[in-house]
Amino acid sequence: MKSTNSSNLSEPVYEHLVNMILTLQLKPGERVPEAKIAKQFGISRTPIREAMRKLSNDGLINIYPNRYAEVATFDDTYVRHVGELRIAMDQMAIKLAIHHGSNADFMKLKQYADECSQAAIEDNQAKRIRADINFHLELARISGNQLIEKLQRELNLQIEFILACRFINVDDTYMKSHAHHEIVDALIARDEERAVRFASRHLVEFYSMDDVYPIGFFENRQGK
Amino acid sequence: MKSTNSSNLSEPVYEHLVNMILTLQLKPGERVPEAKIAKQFGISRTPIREAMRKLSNDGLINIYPNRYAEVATFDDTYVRHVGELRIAMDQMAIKLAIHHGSNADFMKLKQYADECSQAAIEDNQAKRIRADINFHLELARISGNQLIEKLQRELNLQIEFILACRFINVDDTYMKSHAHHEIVDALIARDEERAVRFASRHLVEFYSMDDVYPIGFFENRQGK
DNA sequence: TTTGAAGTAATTGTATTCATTAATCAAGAG
DNA sequence: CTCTTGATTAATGAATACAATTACTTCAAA
Repeated sequence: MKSTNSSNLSEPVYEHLVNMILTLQLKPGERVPEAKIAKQFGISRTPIREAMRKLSNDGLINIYPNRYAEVATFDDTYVRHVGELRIAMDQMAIKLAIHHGSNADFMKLKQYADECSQAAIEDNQAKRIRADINFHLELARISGNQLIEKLQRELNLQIEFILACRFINVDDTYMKSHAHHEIVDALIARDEERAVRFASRHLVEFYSMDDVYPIGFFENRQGK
Repeated sequence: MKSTNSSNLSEPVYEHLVNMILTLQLKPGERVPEAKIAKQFGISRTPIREAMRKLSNDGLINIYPNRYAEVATFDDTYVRHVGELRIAMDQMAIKLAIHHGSNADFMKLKQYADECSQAAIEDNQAKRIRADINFHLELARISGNQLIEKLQRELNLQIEFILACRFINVDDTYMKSHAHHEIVDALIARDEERAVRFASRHLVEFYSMDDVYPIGFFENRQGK
């Protein structure tokens, strides 16, 4: 599926439904009948179906064949799985970025880190989340790996969804956002071990996995 | 999309097309018109379309909206990306598997390793590839992370596709298959560093990335 | 010979209609 | 009172018909 300027109807429907879900206008567990959406858009069910398959693939809705589709629900375990996958992505992205990323690339990354810090100071949750997401997406882009970038994009949807559903406490926001700067600094210094360490801790904290895995579990230390 | 026993038509079509592509009955670059497939199955285009969207998402075909769909093509860079992603998956799977995998789990893994070795001795390429794929899929399963398992499944499709297109030399097959045993041994010993090291080397070799990245690049060594 | 434009064919995108499945509810038998 | 059975309803799944876009061909003009 290449093309960005295709004038097919399923794309705007997809975008709209994503937006509805991420803003909780469609709540987890809520059913999403094709006919209803079709009516809302004034189009047929055909493009709706296509959009919904994509949503299902993104993990934002569950489709029960011959029965119904509903906005996805998730539990703590699933959130942890998302976190684990993101750590895996970011760790690899960091390795690749250090190998063939330019300092200019890292400067762009730094911009998102700054934006994130500023949002934390302003106590602007939405802005902070957006910057955080852009930071990790940019990191994926710098990795030069299309698949990682695509995957990170999909993961970001899940993360936005989770954050929308769970009102995370923003107490330690500043520290979290500061972690981004430490990652960037390590990247510029081409210090893989340090970058991976900061990124991993940042994410472990973000996903509250502290109580599941021992400290340093994902940090690739030598001594066990 | 839950359910395995749904009697929808797109699923068998999807399976069939996957098979056609992996056996090169449909070659890279070859066009896949909806009407033609529909005629072959004696059904309408509707389920065909659905199957093809899924194929597109799996990276097995490219859909050019309003124009045509063709079996995907790929270059060395893309193959490397697949390899990098697989390394990322396997590394995380190993960490998680060591954390909450049972010895019984690792025994099952060993079975696939055995099967792989035997296939190498028998010089049975197809069997070896199947065992290799099952090995990595089982590892993903043991990780306990649904997302990683799903991703590994999708990655396996790409890998089968790549292997079908590129006739890899089976010279060092025995060594490669032996790597699986070393991974299993390390897992049983709960030696993460060693398991990751063997897995990474195995994959770097498998994807011929030796000439792109320095030795040990993905191995999480302490001293840079 | 090449180029461009018009008309035609081929293919995809969407709407509509029909078929099938499954959930709900009511009624009747045990 | 419970369980089964059948009708009703609401939803999805698939087929067909139609629309729109793109590719192809042909022919004429430079």
